[in-house]
Amino acid sequence: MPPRRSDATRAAILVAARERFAADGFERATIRAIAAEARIDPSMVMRYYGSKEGLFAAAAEFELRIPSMTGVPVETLGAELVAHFLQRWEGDETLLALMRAAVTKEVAAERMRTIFATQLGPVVARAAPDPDSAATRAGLVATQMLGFALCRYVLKLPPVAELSRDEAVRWLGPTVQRYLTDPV
Amino acid sequence: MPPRRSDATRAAILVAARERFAADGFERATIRAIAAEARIDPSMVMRYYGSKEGLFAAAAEFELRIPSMTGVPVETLGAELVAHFLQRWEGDETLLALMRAAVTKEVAAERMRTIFATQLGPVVARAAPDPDSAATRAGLVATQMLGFALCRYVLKLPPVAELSRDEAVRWLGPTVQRYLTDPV
DNA sequence: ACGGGGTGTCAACGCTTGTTGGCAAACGCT
DNA sequence: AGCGTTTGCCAACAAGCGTTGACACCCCGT
Repeated sequence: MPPRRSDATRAAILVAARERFAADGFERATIRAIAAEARIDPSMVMRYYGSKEGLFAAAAEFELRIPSMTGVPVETLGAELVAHFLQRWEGDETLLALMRAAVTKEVAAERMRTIFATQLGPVVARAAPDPDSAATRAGLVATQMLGFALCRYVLKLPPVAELSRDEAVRWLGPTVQRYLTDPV
Repeated sequence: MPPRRSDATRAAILVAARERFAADGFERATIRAIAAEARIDPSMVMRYYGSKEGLFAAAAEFELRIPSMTGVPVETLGAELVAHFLQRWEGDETLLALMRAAVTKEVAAERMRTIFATQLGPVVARAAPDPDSAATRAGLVATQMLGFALCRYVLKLPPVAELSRDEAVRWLGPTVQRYLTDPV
């Protein structure tokens, strides 16, 4: 695949798409608005991404990039995970777009499920006391992380939105830690 | 306000609206679909509720109905709260409708905020060790509860959706308990 | 220089949406 | 019985949506 002359346009569309999807959700974000933000014609979006669905699929590509964490002691793993999550969430609007869409679009929900199963699952498995509880533990971690993100970045519940990053880690860290390592 | 002859229709519309809003979210749920489910004409919805917004506002009326809990010992308050939440969630689709809408509609998000501030806040305040941490504690409880509901009922993450109600209480209870009573 | 594929714009289509106004039947009151 | 109000349906509107096809321009290999 050689580099194409239109790569800049494609990238601009993707950036604009993530911005609109993150701000408005899938159905309220219009191709026209995305195209306007990318300063091109709506028909270009169709040519390069086929359809609105195709555009979303491309824009919702995401990786959690959880570090290996082989060096850190097991008892601080919860806090470490929470801190990484917050950073990942605030540095990239893709997760916000994915969240806003996943609530009403099955394909987006499926993407969420695979992300947490394939990217968070293995990390949790290394910390879990017994292997067959790993999936459950990963799910529980997801409930706390996603719930926090929902309340802080989407619903903007004042007490949660006003928490500093450190305070958030101090509160959520032990919870995640317990989900990771506590015996059933 | 005397009972009107059309009260049955009004109620049928409300039931259908909650069902469609819960299943599809605000934007995908159409007045036509709601009217079809209530077996009446779309224009009736407009006459009785003014607009789609007005209908949603009426359909999204909700109360958490948290019991007084004056009798229960403080150390089981977390588990009790979680159990009540699960039951409240599964017995009424209003919360699901509210959640699906709150992610993209500001007025729905505002409704969520007030529900948790005015209905969960006071209960948490009675258990919190110091009064000025109560709002934060209520917010934290909300992150765990809403996150669990999101993963279980909306995203349907398999490990979370498959948890029995008792297992859920056993896992989440201590977390909520800690948010309620642990010193900062 | 010239021809062809890549890049971009414009106008329009077909469809669905929320919303409206008019009209017919049913009801309740005197 | 007669009449105004309520309840309901029907048809239509204007607007916005995703999507399409035709057309112009630019770049680049030969």
